[in-house]
Amino acid sequence: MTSNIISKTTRCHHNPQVSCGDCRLNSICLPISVHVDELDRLDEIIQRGRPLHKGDYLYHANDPFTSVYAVRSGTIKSIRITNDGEEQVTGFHLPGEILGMDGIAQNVHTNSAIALETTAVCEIPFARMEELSIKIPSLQRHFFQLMSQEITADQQLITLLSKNSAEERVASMLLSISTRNHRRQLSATLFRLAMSRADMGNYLGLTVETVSRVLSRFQKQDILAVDKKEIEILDMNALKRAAKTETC
Amino acid sequence: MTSNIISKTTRCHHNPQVSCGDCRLNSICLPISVHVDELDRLDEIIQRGRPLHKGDYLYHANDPFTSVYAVRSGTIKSIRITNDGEEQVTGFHLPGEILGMDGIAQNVHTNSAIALETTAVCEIPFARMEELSIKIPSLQRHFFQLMSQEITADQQLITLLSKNSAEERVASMLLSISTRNHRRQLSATLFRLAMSRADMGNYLGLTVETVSRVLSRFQKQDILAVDKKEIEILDMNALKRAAKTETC
DNA sequence: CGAAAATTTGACTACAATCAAACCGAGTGG
DNA sequence: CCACTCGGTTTGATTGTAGTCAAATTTTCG
Repeated sequence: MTSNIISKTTRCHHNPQVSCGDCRLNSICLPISVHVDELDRLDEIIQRGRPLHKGDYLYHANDPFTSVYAVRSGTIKSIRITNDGEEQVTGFHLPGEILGMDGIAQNVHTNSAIALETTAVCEIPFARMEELSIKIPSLQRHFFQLMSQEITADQQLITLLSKNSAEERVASMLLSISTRNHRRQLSATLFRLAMSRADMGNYLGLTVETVSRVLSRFQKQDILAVDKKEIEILDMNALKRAAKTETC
Repeated sequence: MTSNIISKTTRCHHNPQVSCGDCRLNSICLPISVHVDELDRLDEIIQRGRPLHKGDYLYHANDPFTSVYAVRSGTIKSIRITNDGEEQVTGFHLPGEILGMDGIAQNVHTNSAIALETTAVCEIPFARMEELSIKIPSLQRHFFQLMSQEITADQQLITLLSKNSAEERVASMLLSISTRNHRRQLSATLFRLAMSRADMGNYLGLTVETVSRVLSRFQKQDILAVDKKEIEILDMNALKRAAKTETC
């Protein structure tokens, strides 16, 4: 079993030895109500592999589904392949967030998951998690909630795609990332986008050119300072007004 | 407890007495692996109210979440209210399908659910279902699968909205309804749409006018015969070609 | 039947897509 | 160290699809 001495003395989340109890992200990815003794049982089933590098696949669409994953550092994008072979970005996953739950229905992943930068994940074997859920009801509940969150997030994106202009979509996405950064104690106003303009556009149902133009416009209006992937939000209220939608 | 004598002799799904074991839809809404003795326990927790009429709300957004619902007859639409007060249709629910799972995350419904015609539902109190899941692992698994299905369906809609033209979206939606009808032994080529053109457009991210124009065009090309809400698919292959996407 | 709602059709417009080209920064190799 | 390519990004000019506005027509239902 993972040594608590090691894990308590390290803070780097690339380090595969950090156990759930000591993970700085556990308030995001774990149910509050899991108790200390139960944490050990959870720790036992979670696997922490070596980090993925930029471009590495965590899993491919059509791979048999065995596990869901928690991001501990870095960024993952999820994509579906459309019939005509194009890719559709269905989500970006930041530290503390869970991905892979689309595979449960058919026991096969419907998305592929790709690291956008050096990324470390915890693998949670789903069958073992299911067994454990039977013994720890709060864990069962937590997984229901995680999946429900994914549903509401997807529905928010549906609304965004269906009702909002290019500017509103880009603004909403930046606010979403800002909020999620803030939740893990990072700056809400200054951050680095891990994804390319193409990925942003793909996710938002826009072309690269449109994303670029919108960012330029926001810069010209002194709402943002954009330096390639570095984004600084200069006028948060203006950005919120531009988004016309709650933060995702 | 519900009498099996009554339920075995009736076939009408508006009838609130039909138990799960005798419901013609149980292969769609229940896990195969729930056994007969377990079915009774499920039946005990499921509540079958009187039918909803057209326009009735099954629940409102922001209502406390207590239950998920299975449609037994009729059609329900789910909507979210956007910040600017517009509604976004997030789904149509046909007999055998489950709705309401968006409420689990926050213990509050994020969608409203409205009957599009006279509709009967089974109410499944979620807390009791959770308890029962601990005793019947296949039920737990089934609920995970239902939620995962909802996720993949939402992601398919995201892809449709983000990548497909008006014609492709309308064609895909008709194919989806066709497939779901066929699954419950109804005609895949001749059916009645319960929703208005406005609802279709709202769901597909299009205006009413565009939906109407696309339907007219399909009619002119002898792909469809449209008589107000009655749709007949005259050329299924052409419709599939027009959709450029798998059936949802 | 008559009023209100829903649908269809037409003319015009606007927003984002497309096509095209320039630009930038990071590497690589001469 | 420079010249080079190669991705990714930005900017510009033009086009096309679906949105908007408007009006006619059909359907629904009280």
